[in-house]
Amino acid sequence: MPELPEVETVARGLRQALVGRRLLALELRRASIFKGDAAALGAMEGTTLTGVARGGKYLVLELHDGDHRWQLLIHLGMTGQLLVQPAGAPRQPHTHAVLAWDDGRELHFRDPRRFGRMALAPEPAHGFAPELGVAAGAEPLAIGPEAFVELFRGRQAPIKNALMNQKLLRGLGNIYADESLFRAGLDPRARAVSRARLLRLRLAIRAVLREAIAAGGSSISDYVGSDGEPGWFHLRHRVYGRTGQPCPRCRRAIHRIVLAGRSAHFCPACQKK
DNA sequence: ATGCTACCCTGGCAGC
DNA sequence: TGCTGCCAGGGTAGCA
Repeated sequence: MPELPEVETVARGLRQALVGRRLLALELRRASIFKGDAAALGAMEGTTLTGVARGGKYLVLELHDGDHRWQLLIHLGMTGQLLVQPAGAPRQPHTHAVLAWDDGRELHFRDPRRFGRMALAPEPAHGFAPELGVAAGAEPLAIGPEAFVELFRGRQAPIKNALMNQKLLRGLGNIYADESLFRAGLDPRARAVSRARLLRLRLAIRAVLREAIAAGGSSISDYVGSDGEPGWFHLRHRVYGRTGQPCPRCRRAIHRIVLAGRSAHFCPACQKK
């Protein structure tokens, strides 16, 4: 899926395109992607989209109708797309939900692999709804150096597994974990990582995520932004998906191993345990 | 508490 | 041109 930079790109696109629009109808075409009581979705009709936020890999559509406030939470899974479409646009295969707005445009949620989910929550006083609690880790671009060290210091799991644990840090997935570890010179299997290396890792994560957001994310297979445009950061991947190719720093071959049931790409010479 | 494995789905690709 | 097996950006349940 879309990881943090891709979800951020989608959030920005939706904010630009749809904030201020009134929701006329919400059609759930495949009930299984909705988590919770789908009957409650009827209350969304007539509400106005007042904001679009991101929490980790979740998108949060804020909907108000004067008296009530809701959050429509969307996770794109591995292959989810949210596409802003003109009125009457054809529905591509795997379109599971359609939101129709008062200017005639539609927001299509499509997801071939169906790992994506939607949920509804009353908006809390501040912060995100409890439904996001399962991924209540810290935001990688907001967490300070001391809190970051505290989060990972002394952990016995391989550092890459810990980085992808959304309860610790939310938003990193396989691509950006691999890329961040390469830039930090850290082996994905490293355990009980030192304070100095954790500080370096935090800076690497920030740099990678910022560059990726600026490039509109990485388009490996299905990912496109809400305007249908791909991102370009995959052109700047240094290790992810480059098994056997030369390391951009030392020219030795990039290795691929399996960690936490997923492929991990790294340079055995440049990345230390 | 923490960390693995299997599983949920479809589609694309390599190899036969 | 099939067919089969493998792989894929995610998360969670269940078990050790």
